[in-house]
Amino acid sequence: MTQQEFDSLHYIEVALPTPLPRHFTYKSAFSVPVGCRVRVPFGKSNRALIGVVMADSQQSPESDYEIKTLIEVLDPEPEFSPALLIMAKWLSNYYMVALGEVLRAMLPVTPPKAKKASSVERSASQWLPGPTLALTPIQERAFAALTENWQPPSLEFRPFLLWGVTGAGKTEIYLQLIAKARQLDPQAQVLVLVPEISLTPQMTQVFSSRFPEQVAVVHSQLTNNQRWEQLQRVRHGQAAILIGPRSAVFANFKALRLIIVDEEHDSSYKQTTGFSYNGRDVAVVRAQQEKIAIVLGSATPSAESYYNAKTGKYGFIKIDERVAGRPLPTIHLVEQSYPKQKGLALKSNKDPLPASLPFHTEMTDALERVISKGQQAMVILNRRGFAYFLYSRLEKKAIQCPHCSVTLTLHKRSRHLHCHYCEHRSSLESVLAKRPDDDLVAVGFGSEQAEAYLETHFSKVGLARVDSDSVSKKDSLATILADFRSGKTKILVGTQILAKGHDFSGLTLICILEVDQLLNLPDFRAGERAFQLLVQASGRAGRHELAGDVYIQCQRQDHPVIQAAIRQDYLGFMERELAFREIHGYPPFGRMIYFEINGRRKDRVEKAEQALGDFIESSLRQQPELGQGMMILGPSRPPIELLRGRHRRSLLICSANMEKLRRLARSIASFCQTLPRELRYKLDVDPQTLL
DNA sequence: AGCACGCCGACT
DNA sequence: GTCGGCGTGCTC
Repeated sequence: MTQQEFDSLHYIEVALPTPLPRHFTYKSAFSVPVGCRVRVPFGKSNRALIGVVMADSQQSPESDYEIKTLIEVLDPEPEFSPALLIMAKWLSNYYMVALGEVLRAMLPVTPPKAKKASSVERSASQWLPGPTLALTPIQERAFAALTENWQPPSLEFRPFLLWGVTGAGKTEIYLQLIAKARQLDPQAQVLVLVPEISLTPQMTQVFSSRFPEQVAVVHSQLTNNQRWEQLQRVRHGQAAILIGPRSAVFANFKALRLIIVDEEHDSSYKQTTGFSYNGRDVAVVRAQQEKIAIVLGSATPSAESYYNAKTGKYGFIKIDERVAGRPLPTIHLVEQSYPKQKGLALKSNKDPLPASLPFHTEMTDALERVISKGQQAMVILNRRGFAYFLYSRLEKKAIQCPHCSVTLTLHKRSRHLHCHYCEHRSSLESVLAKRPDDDLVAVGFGSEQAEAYLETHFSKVGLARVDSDSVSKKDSLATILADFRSGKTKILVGTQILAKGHDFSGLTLICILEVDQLLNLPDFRAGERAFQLLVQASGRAGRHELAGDVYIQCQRQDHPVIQAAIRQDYLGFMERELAFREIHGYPPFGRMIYFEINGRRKDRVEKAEQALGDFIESSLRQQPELGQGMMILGPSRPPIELLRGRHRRSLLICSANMEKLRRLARSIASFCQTLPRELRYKLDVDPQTLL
């Protein structure tokens, strides 16, 4: 080996997609820039993994292990900018996950093998830019306040919460913010985060018709290559605007200047598997680190964002009237009327399972009225399937999933029982055959039953169901929505999917059923969720020339959430909600970190639960100050104790002192790492749901 | 996390 | 006698 070759040997520190909180060192004959992705051999079988270069040193590390040589460098120049790497490190620390896992979430796609000619070049039609709409005076004031401190080239970092009632024209404000940012700095790029479900062609077309050929879009249905192509356009500054769901917050921009988070309250911003980040929160951190402008918009902002606005951490812009003076829909409360016979007898597999009558006559009258006028309606209820469960009169209990502690949902059309947590299925025939002497009753009311009922009463009008069962096929949601838009169908019946963001000019009636169950969920955010659903669903009606009506069918009509929702009183609701949260120390007053231990064998899980409880108790005895102002719930059984065949125990720690909270969390995490490998543990910083 | 290795049960 | 379940250990 010559002196020169020796000098040129480089030791490359690589972050790899494993949960191990350390880097791995590889040899390379060349230097590799920090932020480039590399392919390296890993483990006994030397399987090839893609990692990210974190450092390059010519000094040989002190090692008692073999240093392997990297296979190839994938990027000619770094795919991760220094700013993105700083953010990745911040996220790794904040969410307490290994850096490699963060990086994997940030760039999950590999570059296309061969560079093929792009056919999209987006034949793109020669659209003329769509017209800029005149802002109403109240929109104008909002726009002026949002842009007051915009001084190019950097738009001052100060997050704004834009609270605008449904139909207030937030999108037009977003469009003009983008135009203004581009006017101040022609190179400026803008990130628009939207809930995955809102990423429809209609939605993105609003942006691409105003900014022709400047919009890149990423969504879950793209192929790897398509996604890569879109992100490359952003990276090289060829696209000015990127529209995407939560993962788009990690995109590499050339000159990002503004972030817009639409429907910032939406729960889909929270990733729930693996590295559970919140895309909205990451967006705020990114804006802060890159010193750029950020606007969070919603008709029903989350308690966290409202609190930040109220306390002055965020600027607060209110738009409390619809454009063109259009009224908010009129909301009517009607009794929840169940059929006298509770449940439907299921005597044999020939039983036709007739749909029961869960609709109040005021509601069906309203439906008939709207249909007779040629207008359209949505019927929303938050439960899939036909009936919530089958009750066995013989055993005096509901039929449960064999792998989860939940009841199986009856899907009548496909004639099976389905677990909505683990996807277990058993055919109705086999269940009935196994219980020849049983007397089974279908209880509870889901979207499929609502559809069946509506079919018998409105058979002559076009009707379609929208839930994850009916839209699982690719593009079917788009087709259903297009048919509704064109007026081919008159009634859509479905789950929460319908409540979000849609804008149909002929839609004048919204019916919301089964509201009580929303209020009863064992989660401190149940009230907030229910309020958001009711207001967002109501907001779909009467957005254009025709006025809208909303019927809410429930039993607890005097519940404060229902009362606030019928008045569309967001501020009143949120003040009450914050008072409740403050008493209990819940977010946004305290912060939460959630732990879960799970395993196949119940006795081992219970033993670990005991050990964890003992560990926490002794930690607090040794450091009493750690327990002050700390709420510790558990370890205990979560509402769904058995999930996918694994027994679970959960622990929630909550405190207003972030530093203390994180200190305790780190110590709990290191305890959990000592548990035997058959037990897995999960850690969730800022959990969104506690089920 | 993934993967190999190694240990016990029910099969051709 | 082995196939295969999952429990354990290791990864530059």
